[in-house]
Amino acid sequence: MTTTSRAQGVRQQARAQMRTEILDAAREQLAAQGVGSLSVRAVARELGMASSAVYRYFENRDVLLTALIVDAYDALGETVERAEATAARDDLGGRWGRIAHSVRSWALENPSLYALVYGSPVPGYVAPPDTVGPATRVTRLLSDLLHDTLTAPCGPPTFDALSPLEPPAAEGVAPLLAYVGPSATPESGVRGLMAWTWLFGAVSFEVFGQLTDTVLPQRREDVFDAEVQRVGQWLGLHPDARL
Amino acid sequence: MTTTSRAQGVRQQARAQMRTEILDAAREQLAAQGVGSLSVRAVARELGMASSAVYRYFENRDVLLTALIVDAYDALGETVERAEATAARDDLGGRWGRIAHSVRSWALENPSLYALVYGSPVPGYVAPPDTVGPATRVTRLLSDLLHDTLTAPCGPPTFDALSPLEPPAAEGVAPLLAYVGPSATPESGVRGLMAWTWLFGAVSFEVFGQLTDTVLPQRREDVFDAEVQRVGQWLGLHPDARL
DNA sequence: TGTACATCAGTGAACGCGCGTTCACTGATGTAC
DNA sequence: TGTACATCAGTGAACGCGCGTTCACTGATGTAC
Repeated sequence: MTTTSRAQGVRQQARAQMRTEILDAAREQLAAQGVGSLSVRAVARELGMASSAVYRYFENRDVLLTALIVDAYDALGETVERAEATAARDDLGGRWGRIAHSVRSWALENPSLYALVYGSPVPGYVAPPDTVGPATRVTRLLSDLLHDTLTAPCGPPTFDALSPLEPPAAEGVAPLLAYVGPSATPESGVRGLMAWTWLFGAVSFEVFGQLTDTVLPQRREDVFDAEVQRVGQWLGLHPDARL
Repeated sequence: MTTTSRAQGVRQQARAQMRTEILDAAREQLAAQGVGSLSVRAVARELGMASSAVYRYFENRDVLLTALIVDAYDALGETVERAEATAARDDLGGRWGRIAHSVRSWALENPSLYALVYGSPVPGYVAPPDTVGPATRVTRLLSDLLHDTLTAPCGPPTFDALSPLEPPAAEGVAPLLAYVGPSATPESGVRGLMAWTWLFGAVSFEVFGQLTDTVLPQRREDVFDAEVQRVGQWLGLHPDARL
Protein backbone atom coordinates (compact mmCIF):
# COMPACT_ATOMS: atom_id res chain seq x y z
CA MET A 1 0.00 0.00 0.00
CA THR A 2 1.61 3.28 -1.08
CA THR A 3 1.54 6.55 0.87
CA THR A 4 -0.83 7.93 -1.69
CA SER A 5 -3.44 5.25 -1.31
CA ARG A 6 -3.07 5.26 2.46
CA ALA A 7 -3.79 8.97 2.48
CA GLN A 8 -6.70 8.36 0.14
CA GLY A 9 -7.81 5.71 2.58
CA VAL A 10 -7.88 8.27 5.38
CA ARG A 11 -10.06 10.60 3.34
CA GLN A 12 -12.37 7.76 2.41
CA GLN A 13 -12.56 6.63 5.99
CA ALA A 14 -13.54 10.10 7.14
CA ARG A 15 -16.14 10.11 4.42
CA ALA A 16 -17.51 6.77 5.52
CA GLN A 17 -17.69 7.92 9.11
CA MET A 18 -19.49 11.13 8.24
CA ARG A 19 -21.91 9.09 6.19
CA THR A 20 -22.59 6.89 9.20
CA GLU A 21 -23.11 9.89 11.43
CA ILE A 22 -25.62 11.34 9.01
CA LEU A 23 -27.49 8.05 8.87
CA ASP A 24 -27.50 7.79 12.66
CA ALA A 25 -28.91 11.28 13.00
CA ALA A 26 -31.50 10.45 10.36
CA ARG A 27 -32.49 7.34 12.30
CA GLU A 28 -33.01 9.43 15.42
CA GLN A 29 -35.21 11.77 13.41
CA LEU A 30 -37.15 8.84 12.10
CA ALA A 31 -37.78 7.44 15.55
CA ALA A 32 -38.94 10.79 16.86
CA GLN A 33 -41.07 12.04 14.00
CA GLY A 34 -41.74 9.34 11.45
CA VAL A 35 -40.82 9.06 7.80
CA GLY A 36 -42.94 11.95 6.65
CA SER A 37 -41.02 14.54 8.56
CA LEU A 38 -37.53 13.21 7.94
CA SER A 39 -35.74 16.30 6.69
CA VAL A 40 -32.27 16.99 5.36
CA ARG A 41 -32.16 20.27 7.23
CA ALA A 42 -33.09 18.73 10.57
CA VAL A 43 -30.43 16.05 10.13
CA ALA A 44 -27.83 18.71 9.39
CA ARG A 45 -28.96 20.76 12.37
CA GLU A 46 -28.60 17.73 14.63
CA LEU A 47 -25.03 17.34 13.41
CA GLY A 48 -24.26 21.04 13.70
CA MET A 49 -23.41 21.43 10.04
CA ALA A 50 -24.78 23.40 7.12
CA SER A 51 -27.67 21.65 5.43
CA SER A 52 -25.93 21.95 2.10
CA ALA A 53 -23.05 19.82 3.42
CA VAL A 54 -25.30 16.78 3.60
CA TYR A 55 -25.57 16.93 -0.18
CA ARG A 56 -21.89 15.95 -0.40
CA TYR A 57 -22.96 12.55 0.96
CA PHE A 58 -26.47 12.02 -0.29
CA GLU A 59 -27.64 13.39 -3.58
CA ASN A 60 -31.09 14.21 -2.23
CA ARG A 61 -33.65 13.28 0.38
CA ASP A 62 -34.85 10.16 -1.43
CA VAL A 63 -31.35 8.76 -1.70
CA LEU A 64 -30.93 9.26 2.04
CA LEU A 65 -34.22 7.49 2.64
CA THR A 66 -33.17 4.61 0.42
CA ALA A 67 -29.92 4.23 2.35
CA LEU A 68 -31.92 4.04 5.58
CA ILE A 69 -34.17 1.38 4.10
CA VAL A 70 -31.27 -0.71 2.85
CA ASP A 71 -29.54 -0.44 6.23
CA ALA A 72 -32.72 -1.43 8.05
CA TYR A 73 -33.18 -4.52 5.90
CA ASP A 74 -29.55 -5.42 6.43
CA ALA A 75 -29.69 -4.91 10.18
CA LEU A 76 -32.78 -7.07 10.48
CA GLY A 77 -31.35 -9.65 8.08
CA GLU A 78 -28.10 -9.94 9.95
CA THR A 79 -29.77 -10.19 13.35
CA VAL A 80 -32.08 -12.93 12.19
CA GLU A 81 -29.34 -14.82 10.35
CA ARG A 82 -27.19 -14.82 13.47
CA ALA A 83 -30.05 -16.03 15.63
CA GLU A 84 -31.03 -18.74 13.19
CA ALA A 85 -27.46 -19.96 12.93
CA THR A 86 -27.38 -20.83 16.64
CA ALA A 87 -29.87 -23.65 16.13
CA ALA A 88 -28.73 -27.08 14.99
CA ARG A 89 -29.44 -27.55 11.27
CA ASP A 90 -31.67 -30.54 11.92
CA ASP A 91 -33.64 -28.77 14.64
CA LEU A 92 -36.24 -27.36 12.29
CA GLY A 93 -38.61 -26.20 15.01
CA GLY A 94 -35.69 -24.49 16.75
CA ARG A 95 -34.72 -22.68 13.58
CA TRP A 96 -38.26 -21.48 13.07
CA GLY A 97 -38.40 -20.32 16.68
CA ARG A 98 -35.13 -18.39 16.41
CA ILE A 99 -36.25 -16.69 13.24
CA ALA A 100 -39.62 -15.70 14.65
CA HIS A 101 -38.35 -14.51 18.01
CA SER A 102 -35.47 -12.55 16.55
CA VAL A 103 -37.69 -10.79 14.02
CA ARG A 104 -39.98 -9.84 16.89
CA SER A 105 -37.24 -8.56 19.21
CA TRP A 106 -35.51 -6.61 16.50
CA ALA A 107 -38.80 -5.00 15.53
CA LEU A 108 -39.62 -4.09 19.12
CA GLU A 109 -36.15 -2.62 19.59
CA ASN A 110 -36.29 -0.68 16.33
CA PRO A 111 -39.94 0.14 15.79
CA SER A 112 -39.27 3.06 13.48
CA LEU A 113 -36.96 1.04 11.25
CA TYR A 114 -39.43 -1.83 11.24
CA ALA A 115 -42.18 0.58 10.23
CA LEU A 116 -39.92 1.90 7.50
CA VAL A 117 -39.64 -1.46 5.80
CA TYR A 118 -42.78 -3.33 6.83
CA GLY A 119 -45.18 -0.46 7.46
CA SER A 120 -47.41 1.34 5.01
CA PRO A 121 -45.47 2.42 1.95
CA VAL A 122 -44.93 6.13 1.37
CA PRO A 123 -47.01 7.02 -1.71
CA GLY A 124 -44.77 8.34 -4.42
CA TYR A 125 -41.64 6.67 -3.13
CA VAL A 126 -40.50 3.77 -5.28
CA ALA A 127 -37.91 1.43 -3.84
CA PRO A 128 -34.91 1.30 -6.17
CA PRO A 129 -33.49 -2.09 -7.21
CA ASP A 130 -30.67 -1.94 -4.63
CA THR A 131 -33.19 -2.61 -1.91
CA VAL A 132 -34.35 -6.01 -3.15
CA GLY A 133 -31.25 -7.93 -2.14
CA PRO A 134 -31.21 -6.89 1.52
CA ALA A 135 -35.00 -7.18 1.60
CA THR A 136 -34.95 -10.90 0.94
CA ARG A 137 -32.55 -12.04 3.67
CA VAL A 138 -35.28 -13.09 6.10
CA THR A 139 -37.33 -14.56 3.28
CA ARG A 140 -34.33 -16.61 2.24
CA LEU A 141 -34.01 -18.14 5.70
CA LEU A 142 -37.68 -19.06 5.75
CA SER A 143 -37.48 -20.47 2.27
CA ASP A 144 -34.46 -22.61 3.15
CA LEU A 145 -36.17 -23.81 6.26
CA LEU A 146 -39.17 -24.89 4.25
CA HIS A 147 -36.90 -26.68 1.83
CA ASP A 148 -35.12 -28.51 4.65
CA THR A 149 -38.46 -29.50 6.11
CA LEU A 150 -39.51 -31.09 2.85
CA THR A 151 -36.23 -32.93 2.33
CA ALA A 152 -35.68 -34.04 5.94
CA PRO A 153 -34.30 -37.58 6.45
CA CYS A 154 -37.55 -38.64 8.14
CA GLY A 155 -39.43 -37.58 5.04
CA PRO A 156 -41.68 -34.60 4.32
CA PRO A 157 -44.49 -33.84 6.76
CA THR A 158 -47.96 -35.05 5.96
CA PHE A 159 -50.39 -32.18 6.05
CA ASP A 160 -53.89 -32.58 7.38
CA ALA A 161 -55.45 -30.80 4.43
CA LEU A 162 -58.91 -32.10 3.66
CA SER A 163 -58.58 -31.48 -0.04
CA PRO A 164 -55.57 -30.71 -2.20
CA LEU A 165 -54.93 -27.14 -3.23
CA GLU A 166 -57.15 -26.15 -6.12
CA PRO A 167 -55.43 -25.49 -9.45
CA PRO A 168 -55.90 -21.69 -9.56
CA ALA A 169 -54.37 -21.31 -6.12
CA ALA A 170 -51.56 -23.70 -6.97
CA GLU A 171 -50.87 -21.64 -10.05
CA GLY A 172 -50.81 -18.51 -7.92
CA VAL A 173 -48.03 -19.70 -5.66
CA ALA A 174 -45.81 -20.71 -8.58
CA PRO A 175 -43.34 -17.81 -8.08
CA LEU A 176 -42.97 -18.79 -4.44
CA LEU A 177 -42.39 -22.44 -5.33
CA ALA A 178 -39.77 -21.42 -7.84
CA TYR A 179 -38.04 -19.47 -5.11
CA VAL A 180 -38.05 -22.34 -2.61
CA GLY A 181 -36.87 -24.92 -5.13
CA PRO A 182 -38.04 -28.21 -6.59
CA SER A 183 -38.82 -29.79 -3.23
CA ALA A 184 -41.77 -27.48 -2.70
CA THR A 185 -45.31 -28.60 -3.35
CA PRO A 186 -48.26 -26.24 -3.70
CA GLU A 187 -49.66 -27.29 -0.33
CA SER A 188 -46.34 -26.72 1.44
CA GLY A 189 -45.92 -23.44 -0.41
CA VAL A 190 -49.24 -22.11 0.79
CA ARG A 191 -48.43 -23.16 4.33
CA GLY A 192 -45.05 -21.49 4.19
CA LEU A 193 -46.69 -18.37 2.83
CA MET A 194 -49.17 -18.43 5.68
CA ALA A 195 -46.45 -18.82 8.28
CA TRP A 196 -44.54 -15.89 6.78
CA THR A 197 -47.71 -13.83 6.66
CA TRP A 198 -48.64 -14.74 10.19
CA LEU A 199 -45.18 -13.90 11.54
CA PHE A 200 -45.10 -10.39 10.16
CA GLY A 201 -48.76 -9.89 10.95
CA ALA A 202 -48.17 -10.75 14.58
CA VAL A 203 -45.08 -8.58 14.84
CA SER A 204 -46.77 -5.65 13.09
CA PHE A 205 -49.79 -5.86 15.38
CA GLU A 206 -47.57 -5.76 18.43
CA VAL A 207 -45.24 -3.02 17.16
CA PHE A 208 -48.05 -0.87 15.79
CA GLY A 209 -50.06 -1.09 18.99
CA GLN A 210 -53.04 -3.15 17.85
CA LEU A 211 -52.73 -5.57 20.78
CA THR A 212 -53.79 -3.03 23.37
CA ASP A 213 -56.57 -4.52 25.53
CA THR A 214 -56.05 -7.90 23.89
CA VAL A 215 -52.82 -9.36 25.25
CA LEU A 216 -51.16 -8.25 28.48
CA PRO A 217 -47.95 -6.35 27.68
CA GLN A 218 -45.85 -8.34 30.17
CA ARG A 219 -46.98 -11.67 28.72
CA ARG A 220 -46.68 -10.90 25.03
CA GLU A 221 -43.48 -12.84 24.59
CA ASP A 222 -45.06 -15.93 26.15
CA VAL A 223 -48.15 -15.64 24.00
CA PHE A 224 -45.99 -15.09 20.94
CA ASP A 225 -43.99 -18.17 21.77
CA ALA A 226 -47.14 -20.27 22.09
CA GLU A 227 -48.25 -19.01 18.70
CA VAL A 228 -44.87 -19.75 17.15
CA GLN A 229 -45.08 -23.33 18.39
CA ARG A 230 -48.55 -23.79 17.01
CA VAL A 231 -47.54 -22.50 13.61
CA GLY A 232 -44.47 -24.72 13.74
CA GLN A 233 -46.54 -27.76 14.54
CA TRP A 234 -48.99 -26.95 11.80
CA LEU A 235 -46.09 -26.64 9.37
CA GLY A 236 -44.94 -30.13 10.30
CA LEU A 237 -41.81 -29.04 12.15
CA HIS A 238 -40.79 -31.08 15.14
CA PRO A 239 -43.30 -29.89 17.70
CA ASP A 240 -41.35 -29.83 20.95
CA ALA A 241 -38.33 -27.96 19.71
CA ARG A 242 -38.07 -24.88 21.89
CA LEU A 243 -36.13 -21.67 21.84
CA MET B 1 -91.68 20.74 12.98
CA THR B 2 -91.86 24.54 13.00
CA THR B 3 -90.61 26.84 10.27
CA THR B 4 -87.81 27.85 12.54
CA SER B 5 -86.46 24.38 13.10
CA ARG B 6 -86.92 23.48 9.46
CA ALA B 7 -84.84 26.50 8.51
CA GLN B 8 -82.30 25.45 11.09
CA GLY B 9 -82.43 22.04 9.54
CA VAL B 10 -81.51 23.49 6.18
CA ARG B 11 -78.49 25.24 7.62
CA GLN B 12 -77.42 22.11 9.44
CA GLN B 13 -77.89 20.07 6.32
CA ALA B 14 -75.70 22.42 4.32
CA ARG B 15 -73.15 22.16 7.08
CA ALA B 16 -73.24 18.40 7.05
CA GLN B 17 -72.83 18.34 3.28
CA MET B 18 -69.89 20.72 3.33
CA ARG B 19 -68.33 18.55 6.01
CA THR B 20 -68.74 15.53 3.78
CA GLU B 21 -67.21 17.35 0.84
CA ILE B 22 -64.20 18.32 2.91
CA LEU B 23 -63.73 14.74 4.06
CA ASP B 24 -64.04 13.48 0.48
CA ALA B 25 -61.42 15.91 -0.72
CA ALA B 26 -59.20 14.90 2.18
CA ARG B 27 -59.59 11.25 1.23
CA GLU B 28 -58.48 12.04 -2.31
CA GLN B 29 -55.46 13.83 -0.90
CA LEU B 30 -54.72 10.83 1.27
CA ALA B 31 -54.86 8.42 -1.63
CA ALA B 32 -52.58 10.57 -3.74
CA GLN B 33 -49.97 11.65 -1.22
CA GLY B 34 -50.27 9.72 2.02
CA VAL B 35 -51.01 10.82 5.55
CA GLY B 36 -47.88 12.86 6.00
CA SER B 37 -48.76 15.36 3.32
CA LEU B 38 -52.45 15.70 4.08
CA SER B 39 -52.84 19.45 4.35
CA VAL B 40 -55.69 21.75 5.23
CA ARG B 41 -54.63 24.18 2.52
CA ALA B 42 -54.57 21.52 -0.19
CA VAL B 43 -58.02 20.32 0.80
CA ALA B 44 -59.36 23.87 0.65
CA ARG B 45 -57.68 24.41 -2.72
CA GLU B 46 -59.31 21.26 -4.09
CA LEU B 47 -62.68 22.62 -3.01
CA GLY B 48 -61.97 26.11 -4.35
CA MET B 49 -62.39 27.79 -1.00
CA ALA B 50 -60.20 29.78 1.34
CA SER B 51 -58.13 27.59 3.61
CA SER B 52 -59.44 29.45 6.62
CA ALA B 53 -62.98 28.33 5.78
CA VAL B 54 -62.09 24.73 6.57
CA TYR B 55 -61.59 25.79 10.17
CA ARG B 56 -65.34 26.41 10.44
CA TYR B 57 -65.74 22.65 10.12
CA PHE B 58 -62.63 21.15 11.67
CA GLU B 59 -60.87 22.82 14.55
CA ASN B 60 -57.44 21.85 13.22
CA ARG B 61 -55.58 19.32 11.13
CA ASP B 62 -55.58 16.61 13.78
CA VAL B 63 -59.33 16.79 14.22
CA LEU B 64 -59.73 16.36 10.47
CA LEU B 65 -57.41 13.38 10.57
CA THR B 66 -59.34 11.83 13.42
CA ALA B 67 -62.59 12.21 11.49
CA LEU B 68 -61.00 10.39 8.56
CA ILE B 69 -59.87 7.58 10.83
CA VAL B 70 -63.28 7.19 12.44
CA ASP B 71 -64.95 7.17 9.03
CA ALA B 72 -62.50 4.58 7.74
CA TYR B 73 -63.13 2.25 10.65
CA ASP B 74 -66.85 2.71 10.19
CA ALA B 75 -66.75 2.09 6.46
CA LEU B 76 -64.74 -1.09 6.92
CA GLY B 77 -66.90 -2.17 9.86
CA GLU B 78 -70.12 -1.69 7.95
CA THR B 79 -68.85 -3.47 4.85
CA VAL B 80 -67.70 -6.47 6.82
CA GLU B 81 -70.84 -6.58 8.97
CA ARG B 82 -73.00 -6.60 5.85
CA ALA B 83 -70.95 -9.36 4.25
CA GLU B 84 -70.93 -11.48 7.36
CA ALA B 85 -74.68 -11.11 7.76
CA THR B 86 -75.30 -12.85 4.42
CA ALA B 87 -74.08 -16.18 5.81
CA ALA B 88 -76.37 -18.47 7.78
CA ARG B 89 -75.68 -18.15 11.51
CA ASP B 90 -74.79 -21.81 11.83
CA ASP B 91 -72.46 -21.72 8.84
CA LEU B 92 -69.39 -20.86 10.86
CA GLY B 93 -66.92 -21.45 8.06
CA GLY B 94 -69.04 -19.30 5.76
CA ARG B 95 -69.10 -16.46 8.26
CA TRP B 96 -65.32 -16.62 8.63
CA GLY B 97 -64.95 -16.62 4.85
CA ARG B 98 -67.21 -13.58 4.41
CA ILE B 99 -65.35 -11.66 7.07
CA ALA B 100 -61.95 -12.48 5.63
CA HIS B 101 -62.85 -11.83 2.00
CA SER B 102 -64.69 -8.60 2.73
CA VAL B 103 -61.82 -7.21 4.80
CA ARG B 104 -59.52 -8.03 1.92
CA SER B 105 -61.66 -6.48 -0.81
CA TRP B 106 -62.38 -3.34 1.16
CA ALA B 107 -58.66 -2.92 1.84
CA LEU B 108 -57.77 -3.41 -1.82
CA GLU B 109 -60.42 -0.91 -2.86
CA ASN B 110 -59.38 1.63 -0.24
CA PRO B 111 -55.67 1.10 0.26
CA SER B 112 -55.03 4.55 1.65
CA LEU B 113 -57.81 4.26 4.21
CA TYR B 114 -56.65 0.79 5.14
CA ALA B 115 -53.12 2.14 5.61
CA LEU B 116 -54.54 4.92 7.74
CA VAL B 117 -56.00 2.53 10.27
CA TYR B 118 -53.87 -0.62 9.96
CA GLY B 119 -50.60 0.81 8.73
CA SER B 120 -47.73 2.23 10.72
CA PRO B 121 -48.95 4.77 13.24
CA VAL B 122 -47.98 8.41 12.76
CA PRO B 123 -45.56 9.23 15.58
CA GLY B 124 -46.96 11.99 17.72
CA TYR B 125 -50.56 11.39 16.75
CA VAL B 126 -52.59 9.85 19.55
CA ALA B 127 -55.96 8.38 18.66
CA PRO B 128 -58.66 10.05 20.76
CA PRO B 129 -61.20 7.88 22.61
CA ASP B 130 -63.90 8.36 19.93
CA THR B 131 -61.96 6.07 17.64
CA VAL B 132 -62.12 2.96 19.83
CA GLY B 133 -65.78 2.17 19.22
CA PRO B 134 -65.61 2.11 15.40
CA ALA B 135 -62.24 0.38 15.61
CA THR B 136 -63.67 -2.72 17.24
CA ARG B 137 -66.44 -3.54 14.82
CA VAL B 138 -64.49 -6.18 12.91
CA THR B 139 -63.01 -7.51 16.13
CA ARG B 140 -66.50 -7.85 17.53
CA LEU B 141 -67.55 -10.04 14.58
CA LEU B 142 -64.53 -12.29 14.98
CA SER B 143 -65.06 -12.52 18.70
CA ASP B 144 -68.71 -13.47 18.27
CA LEU B 145 -67.77 -16.04 15.68
CA LEU B 146 -65.30 -17.60 18.08
CA HIS B 147 -67.95 -17.66 20.77
CA ASP B 148 -70.44 -19.35 18.45
CA THR B 149 -67.82 -21.92 17.48
CA LEU B 150 -67.28 -22.83 21.10
CA THR B 151 -70.97 -23.06 21.91
CA ALA B 152 -72.09 -24.81 18.72
CA PRO B 153 -74.75 -27.57 19.10
CA CYS B 154 -72.25 -30.20 17.98
CA GLY B 155 -69.93 -29.10 20.76
CA PRO B 156 -66.71 -27.14 20.76
CA PRO B 157 -63.95 -28.22 18.37
CA THR B 158 -61.16 -30.40 19.66
CA PHE B 159 -57.84 -28.83 18.91
CA ASP B 160 -54.84 -30.89 17.96
CA ALA B 161 -52.56 -29.11 20.40
CA LEU B 162 -49.79 -31.34 21.66
CA SER B 163 -49.66 -29.66 25.02
CA PRO B 164 -52.03 -27.26 26.74
CA LEU B 165 -51.21 -23.60 26.75
CA GLU B 166 -48.63 -22.77 29.38
CA PRO B 167 -49.79 -20.63 32.31
CA PRO B 168 -47.90 -17.43 31.40
CA ALA B 169 -49.36 -17.44 27.91
CA ALA B 170 -52.82 -18.25 29.22
CA GLU B 171 -52.50 -15.33 31.59
CA GLY B 172 -51.47 -13.12 28.69
CA VAL B 173 -54.62 -13.72 26.69
CA ALA B 174 -56.88 -12.96 29.65
CA PRO B 175 -58.10 -9.61 28.25
CA LEU B 176 -59.01 -11.31 25.00
CA LEU B 177 -60.88 -14.09 26.81
CA ALA B 178 -62.78 -11.49 28.81
CA TYR B 179 -63.77 -9.84 25.54
CA VAL B 180 -64.98 -13.06 23.92
CA GLY B 181 -66.92 -14.21 26.97
CA PRO B 182 -67.02 -17.17 29.33
CA SER B 183 -67.09 -19.77 26.56
CA ALA B 184 -63.51 -19.00 25.59
CA THR B 185 -60.63 -21.16 26.72
CA PRO B 186 -56.98 -20.12 26.59
CA GLU B 187 -56.30 -22.50 23.70
CA SER B 188 -59.24 -21.20 21.67
CA GLY B 189 -58.29 -17.64 22.56
CA VAL B 190 -54.77 -18.06 21.21
CA ARG B 191 -56.12 -19.64 18.05
CA GLY B 192 -58.58 -16.83 17.56
CA LEU B 193 -55.80 -14.33 18.10
CA MET B 194 -53.69 -16.11 15.50
CA ALA B 195 -56.50 -16.10 12.95
CA TRP B 196 -57.06 -12.39 13.51
CA THR B 197 -53.33 -11.74 13.24
CA TRP B 198 -53.01 -13.86 10.14
CA LEU B 199 -55.95 -12.16 8.43
CA PHE B 200 -54.61 -8.65 8.80
CA GLY B 201 -51.08 -9.81 8.12
CA ALA B 202 -52.17 -11.33 4.83
CA VAL B 203 -54.21 -8.31 3.81
CA SER B 204 -51.42 -5.89 4.79
CA PHE B 205 -48.86 -7.85 2.82
CA GLU B 206 -51.03 -7.73 -0.26
CA VAL B 207 -52.06 -4.07 0.09
CA PHE B 208 -48.57 -2.89 0.98
CA GLY B 209 -46.97 -4.71 -1.92
CA GLN B 210 -44.94 -7.37 -0.09
CA LEU B 211 -46.35 -10.15 -2.27
CA THR B 212 -44.53 -9.04 -5.39
CA ASP B 213 -42.65 -11.98 -6.90
CA THR B 214 -44.33 -14.35 -4.47
CA VAL B 215 -47.95 -14.76 -5.55
CA LEU B 216 -49.22 -14.03 -9.05
CA PRO B 217 -51.41 -10.91 -8.97
CA GLN B 218 -54.24 -12.52 -10.94
CA ARG B 219 -54.38 -15.51 -8.58
CA ARG B 220 -54.18 -13.72 -5.27
CA GLU B 221 -57.85 -14.10 -4.49
CA ASP B 222 -57.65 -17.85 -5.06
CA VAL B 223 -54.58 -18.20 -2.91
CA PHE B 224 -56.19 -16.05 -0.24
CA ASP B 225 -59.26 -18.24 -0.29
CA ALA B 226 -57.16 -21.38 0.12
CA GLU B 227 -55.47 -19.79 3.10
CA VAL B 228 -58.79 -18.72 4.60
CA GLN B 229 -60.04 -22.29 4.39
CA ARG B 230 -56.93 -23.66 6.04
CA VAL B 231 -57.18 -21.22 8.89
CA GLY B 232 -60.88 -22.05 9.20
CA GLN B 233 -60.16 -25.74 9.36
CA TRP B 234 -57.44 -25.23 11.92
CA LEU B 235 -59.86 -23.19 14.01
CA GLY B 236 -62.31 -26.07 13.97
CA LEU B 237 -64.89 -24.41 11.75
CA HIS B 238 -66.77 -26.68 9.40
CA PRO B 239 -64.16 -27.29 6.75
CA ASP B 240 -66.14 -27.37 3.54
CA ALA B 241 -68.13 -24.20 4.08
CA ARG B 242 -67.34 -22.00 1.11
CA LEU B 243 -67.88 -18.40 0.20
C1' DT C 1 -96.15 40.10 6.78
C1' DG C 2 -92.22 43.45 7.72
C1' DT C 3 -88.38 45.00 9.96
C1' DA C 4 -84.27 45.16 13.20
C1' DC C 5 -81.01 42.26 14.91
C1' DA C 6 -78.12 38.05 15.61
C1' DT C 7 -75.84 34.27 13.76
C1' DC C 8 -72.75 32.19 10.97
C1' DA C 9 -70.25 30.68 6.44
C1' DG C 10 -66.78 32.16 3.91
C1' DT C 11 -62.88 35.74 2.52
C1' DG C 12 -58.26 37.29 1.99
C1' DA C 13 -54.32 39.12 4.01
C1' DA C 14 -50.96 38.24 7.19
C1' DC C 15 -47.99 35.84 10.91
C1' DG C 16 -43.85 32.93 11.32
C1' DC C 17 -42.17 28.78 10.06
C1' DG C 18 -39.46 24.84 7.91
C1' DC C 19 -38.56 22.69 3.84
C1' DG C 20 -35.33 20.92 -0.53
C1' DT C 21 -32.02 22.41 -3.28
C1' DT C 22 -28.49 25.48 -5.65
C1' DC C 23 -24.41 28.15 -5.90
C1' DA C 24 -20.27 30.80 -5.48
C1' DC C 25 -17.05 30.68 -1.91
C1' DT C 26 -13.10 29.31 1.44
C1' DG C 27 -9.76 26.66 3.32
C1' DA C 28 -7.86 22.34 4.38
C1' DT C 29 -6.06 18.08 2.61
C1' DG C 30 -3.95 15.20 -0.87
C1' DT C 31 -1.08 14.72 -5.42
C1' DA C 32 2.60 15.18 -8.81
C1' DC C 33 6.81 16.63 -9.91
C1' DT D 1 12.00 17.12 1.00
C1' DG D 2 9.61 21.32 -1.08
C1' DT D 3 6.49 23.53 -3.86
C1' DA D 4 2.57 24.39 -7.26
C1' DC D 5 -1.65 22.65 -8.25
C1' DA D 6 -5.96 19.83 -7.90
C1' DT D 7 -9.39 17.87 -5.17
C1' DC D 8 -12.89 18.03 -2.08
C1' DA D 9 -15.50 18.92 2.55
C1' DG D 10 -17.99 22.27 4.39
C1' DT D 11 -20.11 27.30 4.51
C1' DG D 12 -23.75 30.62 4.34
C1' DA D 13 -26.79 33.16 1.67
C1' DA D 14 -30.40 32.78 -1.34
C1' DC D 15 -34.30 30.80 -4.38
C1' DG D 16 -39.21 29.71 -4.22
C1' DC D 17 -42.31 27.05 -1.95
C1' DG D 18 -46.21 25.20 1.05
C1' DC D 19 -47.63 24.78 5.50
C1' DG D 20 -51.07 25.66 10.01
C1' DT D 21 -53.38 29.03 12.04
C1' DT D 22 -55.30 33.76 13.26
C1' DC D 23 -58.02 37.76 12.52
C1' DA D 24 -60.81 41.54 11.15
C1' DC D 25 -64.03 41.68 7.57
C1' DT D 26 -68.37 41.03 4.50
C1' DG D 27 -72.53 39.49 3.20
C1' DA D 28 -76.04 36.10 3.26
C1' DT D 29 -79.26 33.56 6.02
C1' DG D 30 -82.17 32.79 10.04
C1' DT D 31 -84.73 34.74 14.36
C1' DA D 32 -87.75 37.50 17.26
C1' DC D 33 -90.99 40.71 17.66
